Amino acid sequence: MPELPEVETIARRLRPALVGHTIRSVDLRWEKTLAVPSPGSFRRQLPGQQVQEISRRGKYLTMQLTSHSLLIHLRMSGDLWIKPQGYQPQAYDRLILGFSNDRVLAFNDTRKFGRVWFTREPDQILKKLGPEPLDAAFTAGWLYEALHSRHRQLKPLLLDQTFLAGLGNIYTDEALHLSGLHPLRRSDTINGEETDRLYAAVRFVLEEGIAHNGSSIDWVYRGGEFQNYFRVYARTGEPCPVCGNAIQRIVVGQRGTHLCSTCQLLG
DNA sequence: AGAAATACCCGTACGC
DNA sequence: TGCGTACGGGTATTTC
Repeated sequence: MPELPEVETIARRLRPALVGHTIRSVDLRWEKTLAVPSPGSFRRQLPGQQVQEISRRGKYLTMQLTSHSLLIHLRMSGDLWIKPQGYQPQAYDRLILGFSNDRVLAFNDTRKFGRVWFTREPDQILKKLGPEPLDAAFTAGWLYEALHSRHRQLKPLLLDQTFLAGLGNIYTDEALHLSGLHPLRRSDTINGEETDRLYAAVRFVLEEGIAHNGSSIDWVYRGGEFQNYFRVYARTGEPCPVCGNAIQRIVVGQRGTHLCSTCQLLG
């Protein structure tokens, strides 16, 4: 499940390969829901567009082209790869772009959840997102006010992309454990010291994820090593790295949630 | 009105 | 072996 660190890693992988080069061919292999506004717009308007810049906003990969932007959301099972000319499409490849430098960009997505937007107005799609957790605008003071302006369970709130952009299930569980906060705690009960811990933990786990090139979870995303450093995620029954008690798995907001019930007290 | 629950999309893994 | 179901991110919709 590509979250902020995985998308950041992909952006860094794509940038040196594609910036300054021009799209030559479009092979759209899944038409039903992938291309917004339409498969036809991709086929007609993508060829000839030069890549000016590749970046990221939340979990969206953003590619600034000559006249438009391409926004790519990998959702759960998407991945992006740079391949050489002559690349033979693989199973679950949904979109393959050929470039003027003979590089190929392959968008592979087993579950077909991913979306790609071709638009002149990327901000219309991105404006709903909350702040970037690694930007200077995200401060402990802002977080305290934001937590107290709502009455939400911590975990669903942190997963809400309009609250804060980029956290998914893995990094949310890791950040809550690192800060010693229970996922069911109400946001407006978090005091100043707890806010400071949460703030530091969110930034720390994201930086840590990026430093390890993201997490590789079974078939979903490949290339990172952060899965070897999980403290609680996907470690149900294993000892908590802090206190040694068994990691528990509960369901919060319909999401599997991993925690240490002695380090993360609800009371 | 705001919070929470539900449905949906889809393929894979797993338990019975 | 084969079937049913949980899983997961995010949006849209419904319920509380």
